[in-house]
Amino acid sequence: MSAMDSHIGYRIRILQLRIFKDIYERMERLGMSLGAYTALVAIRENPGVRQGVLGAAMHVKRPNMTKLVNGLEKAGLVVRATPSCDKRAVELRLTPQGEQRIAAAMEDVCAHDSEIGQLLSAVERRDLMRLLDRVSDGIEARRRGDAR
Amino acid sequence: MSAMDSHIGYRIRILQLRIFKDIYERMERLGMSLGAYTALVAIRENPGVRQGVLGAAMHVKRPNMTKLVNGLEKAGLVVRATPSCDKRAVELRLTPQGEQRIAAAMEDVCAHDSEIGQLLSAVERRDLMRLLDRVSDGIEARRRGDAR
DNA sequence: TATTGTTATACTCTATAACTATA
DNA sequence: TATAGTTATAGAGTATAACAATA
Repeated sequence: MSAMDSHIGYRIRILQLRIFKDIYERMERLGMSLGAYTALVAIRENPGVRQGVLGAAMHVKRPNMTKLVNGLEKAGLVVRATPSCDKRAVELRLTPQGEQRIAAAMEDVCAHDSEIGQLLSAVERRDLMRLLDRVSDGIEARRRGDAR
Repeated sequence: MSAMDSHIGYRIRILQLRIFKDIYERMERLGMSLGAYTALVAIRENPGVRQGVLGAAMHVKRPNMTKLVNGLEKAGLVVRATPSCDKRAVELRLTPQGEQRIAAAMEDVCAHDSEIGQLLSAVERRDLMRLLDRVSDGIEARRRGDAR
């Protein structure tokens, strides 16, 4: 394993696994998968969002999006509606129960992230965000511009 | 999604996904899963490592470790051996073919990581590693010390 | 003909329980 | 009895192809 310690990708992987282990544990207690959480947050911020648009934003394939939304609907957290302008489409909105559940979940997740944030000073936090963005953007730019 | 942008955990998740999307593409061309790669690197550095010890290090459960090693064995990359001192145990070693495959794979992965590393200056790289470690260690410490 | 979403299906990863053979 | 590994199995998450309804 030591040969991998020097890899930035590996370090980031380890950190991400640790952070998400925490988050998954919280999600479990909230009775909600990470995918469900992400979807509910997005629907809350974009009421009436099309199922396909949400799936694209989440990088979830359409058939899998159907299953995810089915679960949310059965749990009474989300309702589907067909807009009259395009009867193929499906618009997603939170139910009152969905609003309540996601508000509680977000509070929990934000508290967790604040705890992580407090491991660093404000300056360090800003530096870390900046460095992560630099790497992230660089990878994207390389992917686009590179013939490979 | 915008509500999540400020979360360190979320940023790291995004970056990790981007880096590993690259790595997975390379793995695919090398005909090797990330788990297989990690195992082969570890066996190379620790010839004769016990299957259970490797599984613990990789955070892979025993039944899943069995399947992973089965695949490596069938591919002719790894051999299992039972030490005389404990006939329950299994020691893992690379075959010559395994040595060859993992050497090529590591070269490819290291080249990729160097490319990522070159997106930052030496000082920034050191800073990023330090900050990632700080957060990583802090999370671990909190997990251990917290009654939750 | 292209699209939005659904169904059916399969493959990978992961997780647990029950089993064997040793210790 | 405890441990190392295996088997069987089940659950997520993700991928593709074929389909229905609509545009």
